[in-house]
Amino acid sequence: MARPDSKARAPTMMDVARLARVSPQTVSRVLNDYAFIKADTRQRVLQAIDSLDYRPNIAARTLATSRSRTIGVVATDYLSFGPASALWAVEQAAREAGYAVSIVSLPESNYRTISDALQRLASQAVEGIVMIAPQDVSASAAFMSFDNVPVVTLSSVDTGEHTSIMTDSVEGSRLATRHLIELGHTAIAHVAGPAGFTVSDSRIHGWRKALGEAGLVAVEPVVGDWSAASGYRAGLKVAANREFTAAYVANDRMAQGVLLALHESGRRVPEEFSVVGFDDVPEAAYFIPPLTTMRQDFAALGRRCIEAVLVRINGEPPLEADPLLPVLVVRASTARAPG
Amino acid sequence: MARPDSKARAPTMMDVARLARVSPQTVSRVLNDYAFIKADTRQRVLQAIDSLDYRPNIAARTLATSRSRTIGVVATDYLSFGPASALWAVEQAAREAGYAVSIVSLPESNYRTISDALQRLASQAVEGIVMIAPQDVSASAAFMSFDNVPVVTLSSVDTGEHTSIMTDSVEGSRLATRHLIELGHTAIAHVAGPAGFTVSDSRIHGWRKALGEAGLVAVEPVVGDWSAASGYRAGLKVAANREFTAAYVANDRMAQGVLLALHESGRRVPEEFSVVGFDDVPEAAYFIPPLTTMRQDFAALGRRCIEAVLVRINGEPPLEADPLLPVLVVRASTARAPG
DNA sequence: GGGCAAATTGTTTGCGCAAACAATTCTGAT
DNA sequence: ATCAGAATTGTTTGCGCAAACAATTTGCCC
Repeated sequence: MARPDSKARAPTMMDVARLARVSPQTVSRVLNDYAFIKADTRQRVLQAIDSLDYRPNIAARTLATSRSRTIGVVATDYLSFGPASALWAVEQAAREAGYAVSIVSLPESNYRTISDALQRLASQAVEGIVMIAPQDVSASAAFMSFDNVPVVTLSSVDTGEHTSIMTDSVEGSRLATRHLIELGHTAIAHVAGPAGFTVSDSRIHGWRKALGEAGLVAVEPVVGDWSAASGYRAGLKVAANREFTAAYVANDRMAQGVLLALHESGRRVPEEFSVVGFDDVPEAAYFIPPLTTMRQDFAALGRRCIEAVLVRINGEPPLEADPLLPVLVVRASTARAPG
Repeated sequence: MARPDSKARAPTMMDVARLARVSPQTVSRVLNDYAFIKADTRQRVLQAIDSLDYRPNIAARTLATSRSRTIGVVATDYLSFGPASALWAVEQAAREAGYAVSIVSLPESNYRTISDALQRLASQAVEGIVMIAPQDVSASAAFMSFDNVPVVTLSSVDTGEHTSIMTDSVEGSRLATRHLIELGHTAIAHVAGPAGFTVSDSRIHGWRKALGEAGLVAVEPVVGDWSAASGYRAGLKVAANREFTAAYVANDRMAQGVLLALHESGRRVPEEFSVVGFDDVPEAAYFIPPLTTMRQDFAALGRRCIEAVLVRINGEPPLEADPLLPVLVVRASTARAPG
């Protein structure tokens, strides 16, 4: 390990300048790709930088320029595949654009915690904020005043006031449900996400829409909390009602629970009962049976978030982004309605 | 939205000081909980801070104190449940300790990318680094010289040179395998993680150890890549060999694929074949059948990482942390050996 | 071969904060 | 009342960098 002088402070631009026999400002210019530097000078500076193992002090740069080159991310959950993928993509895209990412995660999400998180990030002088926060409350919280940091929310309502990047859940749900209808199912249950999430409503809405278009009636959806456990409980209820021959489940994790419930209830999938999920998590293809589901491109969502923030950071007019359309992936969990 | 003066710069300590009729330094003292401030003065300052909506400039503070109050996190993967949970816990623990978290994620992990990531974080003057990086290469990379920033790795080899927080995979595997042995299984396959991951080896080792203790022979493990897809492929191979009546699979995701492969091969679980996984992901209880597995406490690992970094930041001697012992969670995927 | 613009480098200054040092006010014990 | 020491506040300075401005050199035209 090369730790030449553990106690000595890190080299500064001054040290580099001295070694390269130039002014500190010239070092700064080299570092910032200023055009009019003689090749020879640049060489000397780069050499000095290299030999001193110099690295610019970001804090000082931030102070001098009042640009932190950092984007803040607020996440209420990234333990699930979707948010995690989005976060991943956000980080990658940010880095490619030369931005660091500072993250704040919220164990629970209410106006207060979100406000704290935003304050915290504002204090770090982040230039933009991406909020991966599907709950309703987060959407409203994004309006809070805290300087002029642009905020982009992922997977939330489109309020018009700030940019929101999202998947078209309504249309996705319609397509999912229509797939079941086209297979001849007429009694199609819905296992919904919990209240307080905008996507819960969107997915209920799309399901209702497809049923309506086909002249079918929608009963009350069974409500879960996105977890496999809640899906299992919901699945037991759905299985108990012998009229249903299919269920559209608002996400894959709950669908996994539903599959287990159906299995334990002796309803064979897909012979007697069809199931469609939403998300297409990587494991969905290995459920028993492999799950038909709506694929969401979380990575694209994440990238779009960064695009949208960057646009705002650069003072350009907000991006007009159409919601992303999920695509139906047909697997073994759906088949023609029995009888 | 209260954006009083969009173009005006944010208030500084100076502004607060003027409004509160004190010196800037007194404002600083109030902010930093200096003991000897008159209650009245403190009140005036706090009021001024509040009315101006003042927030200290972190960059300036960092420059002045050369303490960034930031911890860097390098992650090669947090799309899986384990790393994501750990990251989550790291972020929570860091925040509670008053530290911000700056994250760099690596799409691919080799000496170069890891080096870049560490450089990047060092440049941000992070005070410590947590590396959530199970690959072998990351362990060695942690030794790279880049100032004196303490590095703690999660779930890697214990090299003695830097602190490493981990689960006891060897013992965990031994317990998992012993569970199968106690159920009377004698031909126990292992679906292993890919080469290049220390845990892959540890888990193979624990499995071999348990077999050895019972006087059983170990054949070559089937190697996967942690994904359900690879588990499925491995499962087909294992199922093809009629001698096996059980498999210990190195993680739950692969176990899910194995279950599907067994199902498709007509081997009933657990009547004809038992499966044990590792991790206890939240969905494991809802596999078909629910999966017996070794529970890992990722959140605890994450918290420990922060503890370990803080200790090092404060110049105390490195923490001596025993590896965390995973616990066996018995579910429906294991039963007495047939016959 | 003088002159003007571009190219190249240097100097001064301030970003917002806290450390170091200095000054003043208060307290209680004599 | 008096003084030591604590309590409380103020002043000066520098952290490392880049912006603004200034100075010098070079290239190229007629």
